[in-house]
Amino acid sequence: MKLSGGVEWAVHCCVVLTQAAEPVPAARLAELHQVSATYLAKQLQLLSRAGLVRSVQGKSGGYVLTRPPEQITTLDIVEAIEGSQSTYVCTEIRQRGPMAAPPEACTAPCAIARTMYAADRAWRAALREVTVADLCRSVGTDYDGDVMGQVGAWLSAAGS
Amino acid sequence: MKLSGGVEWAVHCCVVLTQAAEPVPAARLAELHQVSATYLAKQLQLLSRAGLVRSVQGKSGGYVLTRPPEQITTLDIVEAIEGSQSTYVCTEIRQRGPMAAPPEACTAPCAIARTMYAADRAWRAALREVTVADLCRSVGTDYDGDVMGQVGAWLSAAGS
DNA sequence: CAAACTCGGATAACTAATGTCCGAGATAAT
DNA sequence: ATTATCTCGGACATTAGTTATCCGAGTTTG
Repeated sequence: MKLSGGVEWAVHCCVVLTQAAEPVPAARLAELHQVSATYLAKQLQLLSRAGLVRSVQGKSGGYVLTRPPEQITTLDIVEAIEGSQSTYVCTEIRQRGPMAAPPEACTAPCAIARTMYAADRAWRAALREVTVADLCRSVGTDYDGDVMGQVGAWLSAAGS
Repeated sequence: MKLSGGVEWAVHCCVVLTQAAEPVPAARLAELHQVSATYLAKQLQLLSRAGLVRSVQGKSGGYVLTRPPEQITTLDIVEAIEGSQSTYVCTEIRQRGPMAAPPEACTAPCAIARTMYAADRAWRAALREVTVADLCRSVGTDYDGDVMGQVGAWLSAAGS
């Protein structure tokens, strides 16, 4: 029950991408965070498949957000990386063994599954409440100086 | 981000153990659910380490709940199997790379980590709300007949 | 006192996540 | 228009975690 490490990278990338008007290559994002460029590319591909970012190919290509940051929730990012399937999978063991429940009595999920699904929904609901715009705002107030602006300037700068 | 399959088995075992006054061997619980006996034993060991069940050795030994079912939450069981560590681990990538934040500015977790931790707490809070006693009650109302009583009788019965 | 049955930790097989590579495609400059 | 360069995209090794298993230590019962 551990969240993929790539989720952290992906959320950070979405936050910094709000400060870039032009496409940012994956290699540059990797340099900014000092992480494996090839593996980060994999995460960005997932974001692209989910429609959160748009990939631009060619000489001055890279990744751009497709929506305004107010319309991107952390849940969107997490589900893009981890998938939208529930964290709990019920194997219906109540229908097995000598005390097996008859299939016609198992149309609805059992009490245990209902509890797990409810917890899963609560987790997702909490993530849905926070948008990328909220995260940017928090970053602005957490530190002194215009950190977001500085990052944006660094992304636009040419060489390293 | 998938919950260990053993969690399902462990919760089911705790529910049925409420119906057994005497110790129940792991092999019998495995037979009831038609799952691997040796692997289920591993889950029960984890429950034992967490103090949720008490193991009794010897000829008529087995496992017994240590507390009344009202005092065992599903969170207790999940944490016994999966561990109590957070689902999100922050690697502090904000302190790395050319735009690294100074360590003295990173005493508190960043906005992204705070969001993830909050979601984690919401998930755990939902699980903490449901006790094993609640699950037993739900099982009683979900099906016709005294299912819980029948399972208890089967556990006490001698042969297969 | 002995035998049988129990749990407990140490040990393999397998799956999924992690990390890496090179080719297809598009853009920009020539 | 062409060429060269830079981009992403999917296919390929490697590592860690989960799943499954076995045999020895300890205890109760007859």
